[in-house]
Amino acid sequence: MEPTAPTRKHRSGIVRRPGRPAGRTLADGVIADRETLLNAAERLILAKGPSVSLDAIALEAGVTKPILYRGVGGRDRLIDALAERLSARMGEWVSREVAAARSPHDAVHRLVSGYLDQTVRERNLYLYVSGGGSGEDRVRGLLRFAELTAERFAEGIANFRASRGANPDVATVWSFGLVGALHYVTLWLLRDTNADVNGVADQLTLLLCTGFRLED
Amino acid sequence: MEPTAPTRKHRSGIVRRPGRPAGRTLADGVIADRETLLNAAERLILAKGPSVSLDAIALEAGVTKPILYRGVGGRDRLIDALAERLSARMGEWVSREVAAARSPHDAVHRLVSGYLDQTVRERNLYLYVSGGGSGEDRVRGLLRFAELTAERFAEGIANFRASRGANPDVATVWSFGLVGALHYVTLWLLRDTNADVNGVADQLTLLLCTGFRLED
DNA sequence: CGGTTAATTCTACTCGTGGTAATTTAAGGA
DNA sequence: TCCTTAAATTACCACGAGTAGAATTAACCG
Repeated sequence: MEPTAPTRKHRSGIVRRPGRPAGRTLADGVIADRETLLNAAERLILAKGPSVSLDAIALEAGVTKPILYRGVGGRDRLIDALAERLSARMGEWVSREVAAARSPHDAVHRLVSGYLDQTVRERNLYLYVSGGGSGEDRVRGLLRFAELTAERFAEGIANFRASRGANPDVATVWSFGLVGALHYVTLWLLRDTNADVNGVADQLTLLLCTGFRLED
Repeated sequence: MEPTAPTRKHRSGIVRRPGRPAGRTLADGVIADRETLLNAAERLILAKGPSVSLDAIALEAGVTKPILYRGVGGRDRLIDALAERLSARMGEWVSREVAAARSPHDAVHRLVSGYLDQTVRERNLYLYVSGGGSGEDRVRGLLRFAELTAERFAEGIANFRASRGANPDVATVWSFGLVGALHYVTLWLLRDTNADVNGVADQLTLLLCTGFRLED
């Protein structure tokens, strides 16, 4: 008659009994911590590619789907969160590179090649974020990442322009343009992994520093 | 026992009996012509937004799903086709603008503002193409459109560079950068329709023509 | 110490969408 | 007239996002 609890086996292989777990309450917030879930998502996406499902992510995190939903709030929210993390890492990495630059031109070069390197390294995550969005907002991930990254760059651009007595109002548009240029060149690069990243970085740097050389 | 044919009602409201229709053969090729299907897709996407389904598109074309599949070959193929058409229209429009330019700087300005105008006009179609792609290739539409458009721009850039004795090898990277900058600024613009398109075009033109003004 | 309640989880389901197979009918020749 | 072939429709499958509700247990109070 089996009076003991069912002790079912979770799909992930983790043996877990249903029902309320001991000693914790939701207010503690420690269970299935958001960070843990996001880490699992990143791990799986990096490993398996940009087309992993939320089921698979929940599995990777050792958690069931509703828990994942409680933690991150659905696919769109997940994309937002990953975009934020990716952008933050990118910003950190790039600003470290830029800080070590010896000239403005060198700074741009480091920014570009740092961006490209970092992106190639986290290829799948980058593609996941870039290709995401549901319903009407099909470019959600793209825009989210763009906004966050552009915002970081905009400050630097505005400061630099202001320090030279130039109008800093262009900073927003310029930074979106910068991120866009970087992004597209990146996507193009990501098609084949044997591309000459350095050469491409040089060429893009040249464009960014001098433009088409059309003074009016 | 109902010996007569079922005479079912098609979802579109068209009454149609299943089975082979009279008087036509596939070799005639006139039925459900590819162009017609693509036109219907564009019409519906423009009207209803970028998240329309293939079912809805088939419905709009007055055709059943398998016919749509025979005609365009699945969602990815549809995205490819729409990207191609969009890019072609864009190229035509932009090159007409550029041809009327009085100076290189003016040409860039016309290119930018032409691109932005055209994109705002075909907003939903642009979003559909940008946000599409299934399976592993989540950025398919984005890349497809980028490649096609960049290719058009690359020729112009290479010619211009060559005519000034500059190295034209940068044309590919530069054109991807150009398209990326345009694309991101566009997406940012598309969020609110009351943006000052002209002002943004001016700012982006400045970036493209002179860069950050960092001669090395 | 036992019963009641509230909390929290898991399972199982719905719904929409891309894609395909099975079914049904018309055309055309032996 | 019958049979084969072509064509198009309906109906179905697979899969992923998101959610409702059953199931189970800890906590609390008499």
